[in-house]
Amino acid sequence: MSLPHAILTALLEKPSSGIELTRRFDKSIGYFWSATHQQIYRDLGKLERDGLIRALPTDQPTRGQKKEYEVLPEGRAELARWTAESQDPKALRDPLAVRIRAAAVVGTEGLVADLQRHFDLHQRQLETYQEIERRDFPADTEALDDRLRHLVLRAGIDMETFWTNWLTQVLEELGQEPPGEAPQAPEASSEGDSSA
Amino acid sequence: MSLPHAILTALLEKPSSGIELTRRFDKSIGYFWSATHQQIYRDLGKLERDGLIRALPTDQPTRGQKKEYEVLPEGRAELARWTAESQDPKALRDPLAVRIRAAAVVGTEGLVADLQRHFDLHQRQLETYQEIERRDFPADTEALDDRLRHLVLRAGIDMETFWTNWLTQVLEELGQEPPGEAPQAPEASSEGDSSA
DNA sequence: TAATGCATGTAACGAGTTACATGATTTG
DNA sequence: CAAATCATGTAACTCGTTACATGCATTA
Repeated sequence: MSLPHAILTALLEKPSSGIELTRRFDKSIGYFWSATHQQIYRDLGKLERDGLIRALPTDQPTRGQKKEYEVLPEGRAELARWTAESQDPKALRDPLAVRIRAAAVVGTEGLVADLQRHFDLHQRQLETYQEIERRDFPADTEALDDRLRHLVLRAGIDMETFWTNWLTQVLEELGQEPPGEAPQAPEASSEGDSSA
Repeated sequence: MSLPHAILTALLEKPSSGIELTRRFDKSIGYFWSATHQQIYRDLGKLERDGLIRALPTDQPTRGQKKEYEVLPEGRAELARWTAESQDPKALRDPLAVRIRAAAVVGTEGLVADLQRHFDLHQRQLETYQEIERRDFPADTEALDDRLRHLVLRAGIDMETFWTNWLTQVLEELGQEPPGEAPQAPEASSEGDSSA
């Protein structure tokens, strides 16, 4: 249910073609709702058929030719309706948690390397978000819409912070250090549990 | 990819029928990977066809009759293989973030009530997890498998803590208090778009 | 025995992913 | 012009969700 509305939001911020939307998803909204170009084209077609957006008039043939879309009043109304609608929070759904639980049963063989990889990826994503925060949200007095966008970014920052902290704990539990500093700790079971 | 392996994990911990698995998912693994009974039956069938599990021998007819499954050696091997396999972290995917961004464009009309509802639900879930932690993980010296399970639960606790904190910030930004107190804030309908 | 509930299962649909196809534009 | 690339689009598949169906057991 979210992708069409994410597209409407992006198109309201700036009318775009499918490929432009795809790129903008890759670098802003997509941090919280990723989408491939196939999904985007599919939903653009559906939004157009439903009369929520329209292609800006051009005489060009369609295939292979850029097609810009803009949001119609019906689209804005639908987005406002959806935004105000009551929705249940989505249940937590985490493959890594499943894996750790599986490892509790079949052993942790081969798990550590991938956990360290995850740690690195989350740390890099955290730095990316912090970079964006520095660049786009410098001052503290902003318009409400920018403050809301900032809060969404903060959610991403807090989420990645959570992951790096949690993975650090898991790796410590498995006798490993998260960064690249510690080489091979030869099977040191960490008994002293530090607070998180 | 995760559900069959979550089922294998649960079956290794204790051989069960479909309905028992469904109930156990509702109260332990399901906190991190929920599943309906239809999904579980579908995947039990597939796991059985693939020779990873088998139904414990019974002379009973099948339909409407409890059918217990146990994991075969091939199933345990597959679970170990999957656990050690390199997997990319799943991208963040959050309808609420999409909604807040949409609200930054079309206005926050009608949003606050549902945010408060989310706050309550997350707070309640947090209490549930903390209850489980108190009940199932009291001491601090445990076997490795229990420490891993504890860490998975900690992930849930930290996640819900994040949500309650973040929603508190969003509600404050909208001039509301999360618990029950709620003074009034000026209306804000912003149309402005800046470079995204 | 009729009604209820329990346990297993089917069917149809929606959303996301991967692979591939086609028409236009650029460039060597 | 040929090759590469860009932009749009199709097709097939997997996974999760919703609604419903069938057979057994219990009990009022």
